[in-house]
Amino acid sequence: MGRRKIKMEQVQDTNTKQVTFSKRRLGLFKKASELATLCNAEVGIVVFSPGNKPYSFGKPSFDSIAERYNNDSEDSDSCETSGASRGNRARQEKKICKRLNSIIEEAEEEKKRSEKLQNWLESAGEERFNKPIEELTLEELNEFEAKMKKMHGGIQGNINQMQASSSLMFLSQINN
Amino acid sequence: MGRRKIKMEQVQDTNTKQVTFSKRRLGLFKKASELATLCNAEVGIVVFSPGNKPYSFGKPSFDSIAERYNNDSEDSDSCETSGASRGNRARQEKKICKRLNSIIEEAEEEKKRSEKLQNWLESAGEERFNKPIEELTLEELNEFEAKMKKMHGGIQGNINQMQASSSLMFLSQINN
DNA sequence: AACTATTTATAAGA
DNA sequence: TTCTTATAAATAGTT
Repeated sequence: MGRRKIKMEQVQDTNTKQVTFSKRRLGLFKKASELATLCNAEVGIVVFSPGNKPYSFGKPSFDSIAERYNNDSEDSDSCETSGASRGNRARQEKKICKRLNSIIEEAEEEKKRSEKLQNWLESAGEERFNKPIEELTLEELNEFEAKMKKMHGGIQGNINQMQASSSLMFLSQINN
Repeated sequence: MGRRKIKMEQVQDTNTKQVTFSKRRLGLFKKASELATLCNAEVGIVVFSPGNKPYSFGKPSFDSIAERYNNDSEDSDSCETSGASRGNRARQEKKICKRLNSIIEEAEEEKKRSEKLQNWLESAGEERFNKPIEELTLEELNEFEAKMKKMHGGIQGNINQMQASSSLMFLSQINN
């Protein structure tokens, strides 16, 4: 739908991709809005850009509901109070959802750590001809090894938590 | 976009509204798919028809692993479900659950990759006095850098998928 | 951010 | 429901 037809594959040029993303995301949300209005339907959309930024759309308001959800002070990983079977289920799901969110946050931390490692590696690579290489390499390798282990532990932890959440979700599913 | 321009308000005729919903829902999903493909983005959509039937769309990237979980005859990853409002919810949750499992598998792969890296690092460390160190280090650093980038991409992808799943779960939760 | 030449989506009709 | 088609809308490349 433009000056030329484009192939349906990832846009290569980074800048063009960014522009395309902006335009099409807006277009998508507009379409969603129209669908909701015309047909009295409810629509929720989440989009993650290549840069990993989240964008959401919702009718009725995704944000307002999400806000309420995030402002809910309580949690968390231990117990659960009783209630009617209907409301209880929702509460349980809410808990699992919160839990997932926290896992995601941890994963973000992991990502940052890995990014730092990456930066460190790259700068080390650039500087490796300007330093006494034997000494530096030894030192760096040790530092690197430590970072590596820490990161590895983080990944492992995330996997455990995801499995636990998944199991919980599954349990809450079959028990209703 | 048709024979005539229509007002942006709820379509009154029930039958027309149903037709419009079908057409536009498909159009919306197509747009979402294109956005995901062109921009390497992750997109999740949940739509509830006026008859309160849920339809979902999701475009993540783990085709191969998802297949393993599709022993059940139903849909894969780019899907839509429809049916009675009661049983459908469970089906949707099952889908999300499946998706989480797939993500966990990917994370396991990631872990293994990271373990290999770790092993490689350790053995490189042990052998680093038995080889012409300048050459080896240079070579290894490059190899390492490549592996690092690959792993980093994997972690990033897992985070994207977790966020998308969580958001979808959240959406399906608040809409019930 | 705007502008258009084109492509794409779709409202109405069959 | 599915297809056809005239027309509205989205958007790729350009400025």
